[in-house]
Amino acid sequence: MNNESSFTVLLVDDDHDVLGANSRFLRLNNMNVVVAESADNALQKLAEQMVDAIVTDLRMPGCNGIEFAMEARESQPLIPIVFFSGFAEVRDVVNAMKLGAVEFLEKPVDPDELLDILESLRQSHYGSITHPRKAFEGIKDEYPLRMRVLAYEKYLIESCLIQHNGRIANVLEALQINRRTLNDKMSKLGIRRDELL
Amino acid sequence: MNNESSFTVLLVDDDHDVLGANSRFLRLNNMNVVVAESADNALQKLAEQMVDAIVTDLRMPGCNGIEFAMEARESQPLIPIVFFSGFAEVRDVVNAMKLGAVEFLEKPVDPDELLDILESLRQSHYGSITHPRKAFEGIKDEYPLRMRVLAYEKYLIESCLIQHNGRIANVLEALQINRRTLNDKMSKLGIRRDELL
DNA sequence: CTGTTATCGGCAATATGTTGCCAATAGAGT
DNA sequence: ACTCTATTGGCAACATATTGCCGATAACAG
Repeated sequence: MNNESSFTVLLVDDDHDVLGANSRFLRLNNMNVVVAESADNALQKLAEQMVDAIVTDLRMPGCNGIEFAMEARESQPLIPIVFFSGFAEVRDVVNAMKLGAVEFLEKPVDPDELLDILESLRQSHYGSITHPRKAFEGIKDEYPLRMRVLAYEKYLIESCLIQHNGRIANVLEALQINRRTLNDKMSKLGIRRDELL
Repeated sequence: MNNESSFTVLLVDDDHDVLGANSRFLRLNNMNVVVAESADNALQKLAEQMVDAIVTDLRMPGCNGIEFAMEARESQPLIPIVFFSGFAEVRDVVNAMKLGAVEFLEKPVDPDELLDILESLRQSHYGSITHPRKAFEGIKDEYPLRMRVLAYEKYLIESCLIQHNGRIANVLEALQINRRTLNDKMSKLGIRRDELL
């Protein structure tokens, strides 16, 4: 799709070995990785360079992951954050999700699962999540309800298609919609898969 | 703090005793409470009358709380939902929060905490009335297409109603929609003219 | 009380949307 | 060439939405 090489992840974990293993794995899979072994260190790295996503342990000596995430969001309010933790309390998970976490993984983290999540973030990075509703904002206030709703639906479907690289099967799952219905909507709304990619 | 008397909660729990105790407590504190002991029963109650919030157990015999919540959101995409559960897996909590849950409480539920949450919902009428735009923006990317489109439609209608001071005739003209259709949509989406003004 | 205006809901005809089944096509890998 | 996977469209059954017509209700002015 677009610039493949420019996706950088900040990986924060106080366990040196795990941090090393995970960062190696992600680098092998074509991700730029910046590592930090503490929240303070991570904030410093954030100040130094731009990253596209943060993956952080919830519990670290000193400052916890939630506090760190809130500080990080001060300067980059929309940055996607993935938490992981070993013995997560319900309260921790709830707070992390309320903060807008993309995912909350349990330790030990499955590298493949993490990679999947990051890949989908890379796709959506300039797709739909970070910059909302541009496409259908051209629709004016005076337009009929039906037209405006359809414009929004079209926008949603197109975003989802872009986000999933045009793979219909993924879009079906994401939008929780019948295959036949999606095809019909696409032709009715004039969405063409090939032109989006 | 305007219309005090019009806040109704649907409380769903398969434990008859707990359900009774909690509903009594909430009623003593000036809440309207509708109870249900199963997901099916709850959906039936939802169809019968309007509620402003749902409080449901995550694990119930038959249908689980997430599935129930998704069904409930079909007709009321923005209704605030509070989950509670005894032995919640991290995955359950994450899924519930992704669905846009307001809170996730652990069993046994602290009645005072629940009351606090509901009171703050009553104040903000989050999701349905006072701040339609905000509510619409709270709809997350992971939601089914249908729900997101409905939420947008609801937002458009509510905005238009507010803009025209609740005068249906003007809304009909603005949205270029049949009167009968607007009325149907309003009741289906839980839009109440009188509460918007 | 009476007439006017604005709103809402029941009902039934009609239009549109949704789904499962079947078959066709195109591309990638063997 | 064959197989496997992903995608798409035709068709018909079924579900839901839309509309016009009717009457009911409520607020209000004369």
